[in-house]
Amino acid sequence: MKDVSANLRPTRRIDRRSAGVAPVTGADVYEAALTAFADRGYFGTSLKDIANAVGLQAPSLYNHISSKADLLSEIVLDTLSTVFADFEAAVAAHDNPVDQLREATYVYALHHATHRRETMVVNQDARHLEGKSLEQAQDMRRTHERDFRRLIADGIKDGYFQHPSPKLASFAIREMCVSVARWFHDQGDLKPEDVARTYASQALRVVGVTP
Amino acid sequence: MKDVSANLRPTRRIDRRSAGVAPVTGADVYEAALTAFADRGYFGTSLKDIANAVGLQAPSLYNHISSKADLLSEIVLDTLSTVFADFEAAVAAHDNPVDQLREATYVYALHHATHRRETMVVNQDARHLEGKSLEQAQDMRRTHERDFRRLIADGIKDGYFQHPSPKLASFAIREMCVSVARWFHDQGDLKPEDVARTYASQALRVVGVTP
DNA sequence: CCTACCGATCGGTAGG
DNA sequence: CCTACCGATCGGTAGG
Repeated sequence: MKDVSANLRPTRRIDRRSAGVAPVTGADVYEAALTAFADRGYFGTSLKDIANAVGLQAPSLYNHISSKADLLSEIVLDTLSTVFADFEAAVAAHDNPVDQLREATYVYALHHATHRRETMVVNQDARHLEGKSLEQAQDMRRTHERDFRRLIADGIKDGYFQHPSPKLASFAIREMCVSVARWFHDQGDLKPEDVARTYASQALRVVGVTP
Repeated sequence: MKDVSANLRPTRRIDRRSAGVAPVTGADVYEAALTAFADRGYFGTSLKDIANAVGLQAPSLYNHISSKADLLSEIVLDTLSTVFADFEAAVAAHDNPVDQLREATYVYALHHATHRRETMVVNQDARHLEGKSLEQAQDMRRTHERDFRRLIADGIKDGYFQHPSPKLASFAIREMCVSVARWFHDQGDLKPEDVARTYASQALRVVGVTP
């Protein structure tokens, strides 16, 4: 079917230079990329998609970014370093494995509820990074995995936890937190803190600790 | 740097019609697509990638498939229907929530260990389906989610399980199983059955059941 | 911040 | 199963 109205009211493309519109910032672009990457994935998102979301033409994005890949690596590396810092702070704040695991799980689950888009992009698109960004991301992820597993292994060795496999317990606990980003919605009945608290006690149950 | 050898030994493109090579089957294409989609995602995989993996030129794929989207929907719908059938069989095989949840978790975790590529594609690329395939996939997933959660809710109501939220318990248990596909490798020390057994008992711990 | 444009690649078709 | 080819779209550059 032909859209006749297109002839009468042709799409007017606004030129932001001459319109009285506030200029777009780098933060705006970052935000739009976050939403688009989380929704449709890195390869499912074109620069045109991002540009249109902030009201620009695609080439204008290059006033704010240096490349599409760079946008992805910013999101991924920012997020991973925050997550790891949260983990370290949680462990440092306590002196026994039970409280350390409870707190580490709490902040991890919480971050996935409060930063859904960022964590989804990390988990689905970090593998599409290349070169040094990819290495940095892999390093941070591996360190977090290693330290999380060590916390559990030590807790088992010292008799705080009961579990046949620190490896499986660690994967199970971390991944159930990661998945919060997939289903959590702010409009629901649950607040991020509620979810985080419940996940922390689920983590303790997984390693055999009951209150 | 110029690759001089390219001039001396130009890439010979084999024409499978005249070479003494067994013809490619639809199953070969399905296999190659599975590996490629799981590794790099649906939009990160081109038909040329899949064709080259089975030794064909890209247009020749159309002797085996009707479109790229159709290849994805086959993988996703096949996998989801198997997973749901496994769940129903597990529940039907037992008459109490504890055994039902143990068995349902066991088969779910097992499937993610033994069909890593299929389940990864479902979890990362099902959202890229369109039209009727997308609806079918969403329907099957929702039904599985609903029935899994109902199993847990009934178990709580009847006093078999202790947990403040069937919704959170259900998400946690299902998603920790889903993530098995991400880290499990056949060459490791653990067999799929070992992982599934451990995950089944983790699930029971999450809902407050200790042996 | 825009328009105009670049080479590369995409999924897919025609024809043999 | 191939070669030749299609229009569309991709990330990105030039120039103002």
